[in-house]
Amino acid sequence: MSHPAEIEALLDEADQRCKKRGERLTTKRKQVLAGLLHSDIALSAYDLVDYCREQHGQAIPAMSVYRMLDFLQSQSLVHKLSLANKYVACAHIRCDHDHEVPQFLICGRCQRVEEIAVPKAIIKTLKRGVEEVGFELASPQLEINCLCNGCLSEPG
Amino acid sequence: MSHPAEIEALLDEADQRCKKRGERLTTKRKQVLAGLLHSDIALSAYDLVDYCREQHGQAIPAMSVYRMLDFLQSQSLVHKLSLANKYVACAHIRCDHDHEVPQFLICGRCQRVEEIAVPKAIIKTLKRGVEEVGFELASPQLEINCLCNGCLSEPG
DNA sequence: TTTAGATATGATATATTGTAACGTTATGAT
DNA sequence: ATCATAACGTTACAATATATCATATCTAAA
Repeated sequence: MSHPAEIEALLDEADQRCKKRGERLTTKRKQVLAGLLHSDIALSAYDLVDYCREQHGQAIPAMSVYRMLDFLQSQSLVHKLSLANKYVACAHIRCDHDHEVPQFLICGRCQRVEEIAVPKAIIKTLKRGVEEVGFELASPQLEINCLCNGCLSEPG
Repeated sequence: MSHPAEIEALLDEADQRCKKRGERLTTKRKQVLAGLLHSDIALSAYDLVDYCREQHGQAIPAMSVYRMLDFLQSQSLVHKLSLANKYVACAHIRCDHDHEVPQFLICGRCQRVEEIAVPKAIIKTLKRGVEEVGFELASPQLEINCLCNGCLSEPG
């Protein structure tokens, strides 16, 4: 995704964030987060099991990876893409996006993920509609089921 | 969901729609659709297996239910809610929604589903943003991860 | 520094959701 | 009536996820 120095910086930032909240970004949690930061595409929990085994010679059980993903999600460092049953690192660990809100576009065919920014006003309108029926948006970040340009131009 | 007469009418409508396209809404496909129409909440494929067995004394294999769901989705009679891995009947089998677009709100805790209508303009803006990065919206109908009023007021 | 409690991880089993592959039955057109 | 096709059944299994209990590690207090 980014180059190594960038990733290091993000991992440090993540570390800081956890410490501030009295939580611990352990070595293995960091490995899982690093796996997602290194990837261009969303990864499944089992993809991450493979990644950790290959990169660190360390076989982390799937069960543990799920727990680490839960932790990382609780710290808003990782998002689960339910449309794809896969996980991505939060692409905005360090920024605020005061005027625009990042959204996930997920290709339903190849699972490629893009993020676009949409005007805050749109999300606000959506949020208002949601609240009118007594619900609350779980997150201003939506998952949007799409087809990517590559898959659009392919046969089948 | 609706009362029986309403459901009958919807099933008839669905039948018509299929016929128009040269497809067949078979008895079992209709049973599956009826199961969803009768339910207030989204159902999993295996919930529908149970429903069919209980309501009609007929055990439809899970594999077949998945195929029937695929068919019903292809006819836009049913939507899969990927956020919950569950299925709902399309709530708009008979209407057009020219000015507003229905959206799914899914409670991440209890899986209750509501539909709200949002202005067409909002979806249009979203669509434009999506197309700017070479993607296409798979559907103007989004799945929005929420918490419902009931779950919001509960502890835990 | 030692130890007790809390937190994190491991190990094992199993649940849930979904698909692949191939055989059989029902349907509709000729 | 026959034949091609679509629908459905059966079996096996893949992929995703959770439950439960055991073990290890860290932290803070004695």
